[in-house]
Amino acid sequence: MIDNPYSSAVIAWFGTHARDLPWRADDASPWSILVSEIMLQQTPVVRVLPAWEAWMRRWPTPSALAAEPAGEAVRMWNRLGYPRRALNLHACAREITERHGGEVPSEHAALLALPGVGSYTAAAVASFAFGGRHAILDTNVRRVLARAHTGIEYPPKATTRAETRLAESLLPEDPATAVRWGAAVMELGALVCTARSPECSACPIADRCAWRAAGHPAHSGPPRVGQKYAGTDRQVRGRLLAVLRASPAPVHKPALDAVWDDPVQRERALDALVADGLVDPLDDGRYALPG
DNA sequence: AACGCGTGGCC
DNA sequence: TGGCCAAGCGT
Repeated sequence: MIDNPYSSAVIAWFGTHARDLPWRADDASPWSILVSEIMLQQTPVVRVLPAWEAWMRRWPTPSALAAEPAGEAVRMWNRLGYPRRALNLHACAREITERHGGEVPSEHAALLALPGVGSYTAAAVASFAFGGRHAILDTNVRRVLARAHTGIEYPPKATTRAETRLAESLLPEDPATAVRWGAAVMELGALVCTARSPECSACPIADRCAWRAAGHPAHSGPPRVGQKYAGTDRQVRGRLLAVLRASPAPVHKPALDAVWDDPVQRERALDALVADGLVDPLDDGRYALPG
């Protein structure tokens, strides 16, 4: 049976080059896979590894996390970044406990309904935890397909219908093969077909790569604008939350005021954290992680 | 449909 | 050095 022009080579490469990641173990639970996927959103594997280990040791099941206040999740999140993900994971745990009998749902639609679970994460959990046949389209896969199939260096900024259709058209028929393909092509993007320095000499589909065949033409689309960080509200939010994480007790306002000079920006950032549910303003004027 | 949202490592 | 990038999501 012919699946897609790349699948057998990529899957074979995966067999010998896949990283030994703990959430890929045979006995990894659906919950542990969901936790890994949320942590991996915009965060490199090397930083997720220790955080995932600690998290799973403390909260091996959704109900274990659901039994604790959300602030404990935010504190445990430490400096992984995008701390609303900790809130999302806690809300996931509560929903799974209350509405799914304590078991992570296996259906794509049910997963998609969980907070912080979007199209990619739902497909990844349905596929990797439950063996479902779903197209995996993350930043790694998008880059591999842009190069190998479309012949361009980088995919568009936002996922297009054409990319989704392409990924679905490449999905092997057999579910187990589809799962393997998804993990394998993602790994290829992470290890070989990287954004800055692709190692075409180590690529199992170099001889079928449209971008390489065209002589590696440079990116010709609109300039890819990066995000600033220094001086932004995000930096202020990060500092404010760091103070709260470090303190076992609620903190007084002056402790928060000390982290940023500009009072307008400081207040705006604090208000936003409260609005996001990441900070709890107490009646006595102090501030705490959410209860 | 752009934009906001953390953090750290790399060349 | 500083911009770029890292298994996205929600609005």
